[in-house]
Amino acid sequence: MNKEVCMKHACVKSASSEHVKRATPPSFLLKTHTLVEDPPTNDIISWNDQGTTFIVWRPVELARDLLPTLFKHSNFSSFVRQLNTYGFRKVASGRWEFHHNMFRRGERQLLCEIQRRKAWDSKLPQSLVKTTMKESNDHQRFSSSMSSSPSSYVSLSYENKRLKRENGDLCVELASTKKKCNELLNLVAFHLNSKKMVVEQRPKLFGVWLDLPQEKRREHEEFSENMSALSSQC
Amino acid sequence: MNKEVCMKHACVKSASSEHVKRATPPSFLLKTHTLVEDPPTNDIISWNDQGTTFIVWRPVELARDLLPTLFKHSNFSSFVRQLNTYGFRKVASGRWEFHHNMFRRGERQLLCEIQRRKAWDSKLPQSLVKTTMKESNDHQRFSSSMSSSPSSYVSLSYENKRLKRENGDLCVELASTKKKCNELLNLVAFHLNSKKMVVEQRPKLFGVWLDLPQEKRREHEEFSENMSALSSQC
DNA sequence: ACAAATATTCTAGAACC
DNA sequence: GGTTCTAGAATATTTGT
Repeated sequence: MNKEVCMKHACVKSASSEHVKRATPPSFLLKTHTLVEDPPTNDIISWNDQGTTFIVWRPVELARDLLPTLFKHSNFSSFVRQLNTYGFRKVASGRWEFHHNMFRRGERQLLCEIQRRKAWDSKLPQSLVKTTMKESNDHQRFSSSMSSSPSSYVSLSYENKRLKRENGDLCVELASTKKKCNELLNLVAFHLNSKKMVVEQRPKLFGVWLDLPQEKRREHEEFSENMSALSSQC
Repeated sequence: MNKEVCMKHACVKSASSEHVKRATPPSFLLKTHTLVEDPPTNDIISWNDQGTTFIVWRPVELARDLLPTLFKHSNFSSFVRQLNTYGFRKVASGRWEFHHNMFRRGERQLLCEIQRRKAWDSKLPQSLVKTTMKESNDHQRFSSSMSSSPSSYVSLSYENKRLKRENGDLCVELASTKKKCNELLNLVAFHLNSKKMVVEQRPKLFGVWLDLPQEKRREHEEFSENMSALSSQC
């Protein structure tokens, strides 16, 4: 019996990492399955005709009246996030109908086959600690807020207030700097264009610009190249 | 010749597609700002007291009654997705209150500063600095030694960390923007100087510049004035 | 108690329109 | 640029030993 289940599962999840069959399904799946099966709430959430998907007919009522009784929230979006975490997919369009191969009417035992996603990082619980936080020095030196590490709730609170203020100030200054940068760019683009006109309209004699020596023209070209580089970043 | 033409286009295109103030903000921002300002719907969505954030008091009613009149849907989650796309952040918890530095009561013109975020724009909000398990444990050890409101200390600590990260990112971007601004300025100053030399050395005959008509000289003077105004701020 | 697993929240990616 | 569906990431809570 157990062997059969494991075999079947191995076939289905051939490309993924192996998994161990759970003794009891996650409570989210149990609660949701019970909810869908429950006849009194079929006007809010129910199976489709074949019992292969379930449909949320009234998301507002589900969120307001049912979710809080099962979970610690009343947000439809949190419910959907959980469904996606367990691999459910919304089917078709226009209504909140979800499907999972192992989520079917009357087949409660199948829930054990459903795996929560993103559990793949449970392999090395402590080896991550060693090196990953070494280079926070770079951005530290930019901020005046890094001078001391607060050791109490009160100082943390004060620092938070200050950080928020600094943050707002930085946003404003950044916006203003970007604005000036762009004004500069526009101004220069216009100016460059007008100079180009002057240069091109200047009379040429014997293949030489009358009043613009070679070095000036080279300057102009370098300027154009620099402008091009800068404008692509600003 | 072709080079200069391309150059001009590069400038103009860059200017219009990046940080230059748009003529009209995206309709989403205009509609949302109008919606928040509208007094009759203040029981559903309104400014906070200071006019620095807005609060959705009744998400269900907003989705059902208001969203369809402005957009082509009636999903609260789609509305939230748009807010995030434009850089709004949910503030605090427990209610749908959103903030953006450039989204304020009565300041409709500020909307032009708001940039829609795209895939390649993942630098500012994202940070390389990862929370490590060690740091987490430090916080927990700290909080468990606190006699009063340990969870508050922990969340304050998390927020503190996030603020510092954002602060550092902002500083980096600000420094980079200022640097570009200065490079632009230097480039332009040099260019301006060389042009001035050319202009002043040009022969004058009967009180008239030989090859620089009056309008060009006026342009040049206006340009210089604009430049000096900008350089004093940058 | 501790670390892992799960749950909840908020934000972003990506496909499609 | 907008809408939809799914996933990432941070935080909070529960569970297993």
